[in-house]
Amino acid sequence: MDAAVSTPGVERKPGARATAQRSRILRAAQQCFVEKGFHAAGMAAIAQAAGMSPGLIYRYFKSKNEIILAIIEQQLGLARARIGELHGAEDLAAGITRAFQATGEGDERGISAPLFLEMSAEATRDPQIATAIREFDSTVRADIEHVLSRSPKQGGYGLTAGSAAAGRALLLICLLDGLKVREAREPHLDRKLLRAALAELLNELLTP
Amino acid sequence: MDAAVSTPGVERKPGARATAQRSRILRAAQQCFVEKGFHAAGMAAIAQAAGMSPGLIYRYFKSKNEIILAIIEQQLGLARARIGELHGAEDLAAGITRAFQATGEGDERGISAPLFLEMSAEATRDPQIATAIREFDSTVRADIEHVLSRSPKQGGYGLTAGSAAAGRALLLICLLDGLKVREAREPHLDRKLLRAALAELLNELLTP
DNA sequence: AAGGAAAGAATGATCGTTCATTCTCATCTT
DNA sequence: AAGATGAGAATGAACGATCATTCTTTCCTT
Repeated sequence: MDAAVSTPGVERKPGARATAQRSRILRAAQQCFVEKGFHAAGMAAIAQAAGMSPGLIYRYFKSKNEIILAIIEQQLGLARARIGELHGAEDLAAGITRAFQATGEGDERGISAPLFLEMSAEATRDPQIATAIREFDSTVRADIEHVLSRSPKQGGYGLTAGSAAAGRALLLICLLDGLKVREAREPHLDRKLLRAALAELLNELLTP
Repeated sequence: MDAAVSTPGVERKPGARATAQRSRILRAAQQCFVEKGFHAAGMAAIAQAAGMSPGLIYRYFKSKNEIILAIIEQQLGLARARIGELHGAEDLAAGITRAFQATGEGDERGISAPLFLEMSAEATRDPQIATAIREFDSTVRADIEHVLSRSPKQGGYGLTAGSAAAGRALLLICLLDGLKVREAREPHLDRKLLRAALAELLNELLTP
């Protein structure tokens, strides 16, 4: 009965392998989801991309849906990190345009545009995904609102008048969403042109 | 060999029934696609929603993919019409805010937000869809660019300086895309707030 | 009676998932 | 040191369900 006596010292980190396998599966799944979409990508394809058998995946994930959820959480985490960077030192406008430029130069640190679309679409159907995304959206929005309404001395933009900060935050988010959509729909778009126009608009959006 | 002798006079409208059936199928398919997505929606479900057998659908469409293509073309047509309205009489800013408000009030004349996302995601995978959407995007953008660069006397906005018109057009499109994304992700969003902020921004985006 | 319209069963493929089995290898026994 | 033990890792075939599509049959109209 008490066969599991903790096997002392042998295994350094508990479940180190499991963690590695999970991330291996997630990497493969992300690749497949980007290439085929959540529903069109099969477990067989994911297994092959991960270099393992289909059955083994179910040792580390309860279901395909759980994998989808994990991928979405991962993407949201990426986005959160990106926004956290903006928060950091400089002003928002410069940070955003720089992040935009980085995305154009093949920077993979941001959210994947196809997955962004897939996630958003799925949120209109799957309640669990909807909750995750909605929670993300509301915290991000509150975050931006906070920065915009804070006084300039504290690194904010002093948009205290009425609901200016709330409105501007909303517009800013729409704009960023739109950039992601364009990234998917017009990958060969003139990014230099867009960057210039974006910088100009951001200055107007953040200061007056 | 020459069996098709045009069947003179017998059939009043050529394929009147066929046309009706096709649109019946498309209506059902759209409903299913919105509820389940392109891939998760099955032909059986579409047939049931259309009130017919699965087999009969194949009398009017070669394949499911052809239905998806037709739905996408239909949605793009809807969007084109919407933009055509803007073109009409008044100024762009007022037209856009009014269209935005209409969407919030359950106006179904515009593009469906879930389908918009689904289409855009699928465009990154299916070359045929990519072509259709890309062609739509480029003509719409040229259209808006044209309006923005035209002189005010001709109903334009006189943004002739350098690439101002092109950049502004791009931003405008991103903004509209972003609004659609929000529509899907935050259906209970404070539209009044957004509308006010939008109107303000549009005035700055279109005039200076 | 003729022929298009419709139904719905059949088809083969593929889906997500499960399961019996084998493999691997660290630990324990002798 | 060498063999036995056993638990976890991994496999890949098998399952029932469902997928898009086709086919045969029936129905209905003229």
